[in-house]
Amino acid sequence: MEKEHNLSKNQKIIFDIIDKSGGPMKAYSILFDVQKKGIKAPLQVYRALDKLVEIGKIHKIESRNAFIACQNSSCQISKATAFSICESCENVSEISNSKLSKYLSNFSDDSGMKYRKYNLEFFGLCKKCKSK
Amino acid sequence: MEKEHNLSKNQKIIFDIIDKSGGPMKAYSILFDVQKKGIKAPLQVYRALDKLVEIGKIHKIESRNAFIACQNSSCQISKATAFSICESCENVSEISNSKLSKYLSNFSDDSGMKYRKYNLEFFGLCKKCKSK
DNA sequence: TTATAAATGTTATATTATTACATAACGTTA
DNA sequence: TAACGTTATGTAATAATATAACATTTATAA
Ligand SMILES: [Zn+2]
Ligand SMILES: [Zn+2]
Ligand SMILES: [Zn+2]
Ligand SMILES: [Zn+2]
Repeated sequence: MEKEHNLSKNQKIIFDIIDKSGGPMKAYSILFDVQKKGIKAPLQVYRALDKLVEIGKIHKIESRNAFIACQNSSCQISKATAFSICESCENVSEISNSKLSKYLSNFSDDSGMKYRKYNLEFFGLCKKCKSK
Repeated sequence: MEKEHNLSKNQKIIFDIIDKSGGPMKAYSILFDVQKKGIKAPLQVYRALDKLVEIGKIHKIESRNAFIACQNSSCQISKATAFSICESCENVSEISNSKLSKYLSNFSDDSGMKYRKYNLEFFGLCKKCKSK
């Protein structure tokens, strides 16, 4: 059973706007959209984002400085994330491929490093953009 | 045979400082260090960084907004990068594991996406930090 | 040589993210 | 309930990262 996280007011507002958008959103674009709901300062947004990332409800797309709702209800620990990013239309989707995640979660080499977490970003052209 | 890239003056200065540092460097820390060599503006640094990334002499560590010299002389195209990052001492090293890179370069799924490039970042504790 | 592309210099500005400090709400348990 | 610790909020200021716009110079090559 997964742990239930009761989101606070700001966390809910910010999660909902990202989730509804269906794609990655940038912090200041979120800020702009939630001004009408009383969230006026960047820090309010960043604090909610930090928490949401921590509990796995959203992920940060590092190469884009953007945040996307988790599309994979089972990955609430956020320790194994993979995304595909279209370099043309900037569409992003979360890859949920159990072979891939097994392969990467079990990866180890002779560096002596203990791997705890990974983030993988694939870049290319999505179906639509390929056929243009 | 690999293509020879004749670095320009600024590109050489900036590559050398990153390469000598042996680890990831941030843009403004590079800027600070190269002021004595006449490079005074952020844009001069970012332009050199962009070029160096493009030709694969350095890579960007996305989760750290930092740049590291390529530790793998064969990856001058920069289309398949993997790093291990110690969350304690922030040591970064480039993973060069042919099985891993083959696996990821050949990865495909039913999304219809044509994957051209990837970047993978592993996080954990390095040997030294583990034993503390 | 002359054209073209690549690199540089400079100023200003945009974008992304954090520090610092004060206050309020919440959950636990004495 | 009262007291306590933890989490969340509000607000202002500022730090850190990155790009736009424009003028000029240098390298490459037809
Ligand atoms: Zn997820
Ligand atoms: Zn696309
Ligand atoms: Zn490399
Ligand atoms: Zn370490």
